[in-house]
Amino acid sequence: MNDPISIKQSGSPQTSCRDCSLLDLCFAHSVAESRRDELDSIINRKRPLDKDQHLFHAGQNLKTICVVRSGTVKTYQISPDGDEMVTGFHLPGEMIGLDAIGSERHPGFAVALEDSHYCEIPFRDFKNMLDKSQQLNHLMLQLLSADMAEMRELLMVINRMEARARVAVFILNLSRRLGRRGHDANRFRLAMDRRDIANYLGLTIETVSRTLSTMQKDELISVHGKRLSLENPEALLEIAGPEHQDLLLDTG
Amino acid sequence: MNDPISIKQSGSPQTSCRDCSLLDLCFAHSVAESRRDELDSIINRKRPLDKDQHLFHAGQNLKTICVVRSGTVKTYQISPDGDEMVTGFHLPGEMIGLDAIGSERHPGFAVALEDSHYCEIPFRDFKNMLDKSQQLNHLMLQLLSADMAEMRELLMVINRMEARARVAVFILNLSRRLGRRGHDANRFRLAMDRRDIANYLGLTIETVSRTLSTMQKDELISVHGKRLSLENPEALLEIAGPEHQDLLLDTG
DNA sequence: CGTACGCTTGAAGCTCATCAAAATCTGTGG
DNA sequence: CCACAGATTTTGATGAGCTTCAAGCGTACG
Repeated sequence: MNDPISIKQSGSPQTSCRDCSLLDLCFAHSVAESRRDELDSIINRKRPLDKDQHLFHAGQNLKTICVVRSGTVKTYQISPDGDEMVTGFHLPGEMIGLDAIGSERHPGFAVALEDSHYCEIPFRDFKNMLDKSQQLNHLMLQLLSADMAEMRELLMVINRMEARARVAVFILNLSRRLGRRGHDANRFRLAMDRRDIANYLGLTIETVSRTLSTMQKDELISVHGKRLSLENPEALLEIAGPEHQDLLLDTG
Repeated sequence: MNDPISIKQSGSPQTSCRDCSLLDLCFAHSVAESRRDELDSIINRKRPLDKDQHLFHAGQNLKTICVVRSGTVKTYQISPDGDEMVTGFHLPGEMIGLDAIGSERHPGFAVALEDSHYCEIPFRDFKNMLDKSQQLNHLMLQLLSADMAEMRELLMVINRMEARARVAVFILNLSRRLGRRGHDANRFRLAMDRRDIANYLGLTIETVSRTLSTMQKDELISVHGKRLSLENPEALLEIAGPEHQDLLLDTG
């Protein structure tokens, strides 16, 4: 029986990038073949991370750049007055910690929402590689620049939408990203709780819950706790604003 | 009589970076001295730009990276459904167009809000410099990474605040940035109209206008059209949330 | 099997958007 | 220098949508 519960992805602990099933979703895919072997040799494939364990903490020096290999990772910041702000949910193949490259210090936290695996690239070695490869430099600039453009669009757009549209965007974005990773895009488990979703979308728990309920009543989705199926993705897209289709692809 | 109206800054058309009064606000300041001469030689110091003239358009190939030299430049995007979204206001010394480095294509527009000057760095030459200078590469990564971290914080924070706090943040941020550029931080002219402010803050014109009026009634500021003075910056900071003091510095 | 936590649902209040109209500013031509 | 037209800004009234506060429900886990 196909288990829709766990967001797992292969890539066994001791594999190399070459054999990793995530390669074409991973930034390593864009690294020239010769360099990739080098990358391969400096990457640490870490032991599994338990739910609620942190990858890094805010303020910590940037020692490694992380790539999610399985599970789901939440990044968040604590504002000076103590409020948590969820900045993203990261799926296998996604890089975390790029925003620390400038200051070499993590501005936020990263925590596993479920048992997860990840790869670490020691920043020192990575810098050495950067020094030697102009191509890699350019790749990093591209990644950062793309991240920036995309995040801006996401935030600018989402924050002007009403609750229903925000939730629709959230669901569709997650659905596509999971779909790309070999899951059923129309039936999956939410790794995050309502509180995290609400926080991420800039809404309250109650509003998220009500919105999901309404969407279920309207037969757009069905929800039972963390289990979610999309019953009418086209209608969801209509609510999310079909003009933002690009946002609902594989990023965020 | 000291004219608080025009946001001008010296840096006469034919000067070099070395003599530019903006140098310590400009990214060129962080470029090693030897490289700076090279930079100096590839920079085009453009003729003045009239109000409402564009520096570049969305979709256009990235030919040059721009640095504002005087005046104020607005960047904005047109969402697929035709709405304008103001993404930033840029003062002398600030770089525009970094978010195009990834795709080498501008995601948005840049337009002068008043008569302005700017410098252009041809992207092709700049890439050559990048190829030769590891230090410059690292500087660019830093700039992008810092931009990203900051923009995220700004957006995440602002979009959760109520109208009064958003407007306070806007005013204080502008005030500090102008202050750094040798203006009176407590008395200046807004280069942008209410529509742009509202759009930037994710509010309506009416709400911005009402908020400014209320703030005036409360003797926090005084406004006469585009003329603005801060009568009680401490109280404004209290409204903006003193915990976000870092946001109100020289960025955004 | 029961307790605790997360989720859902309900009712009231508040902020901001919307619609509408008056006031003010800007620039132009007489 | 003044008068006028168009644009921008201010102000007012109303309503929608979200938050807040407050219970209830369900599910997971000891």
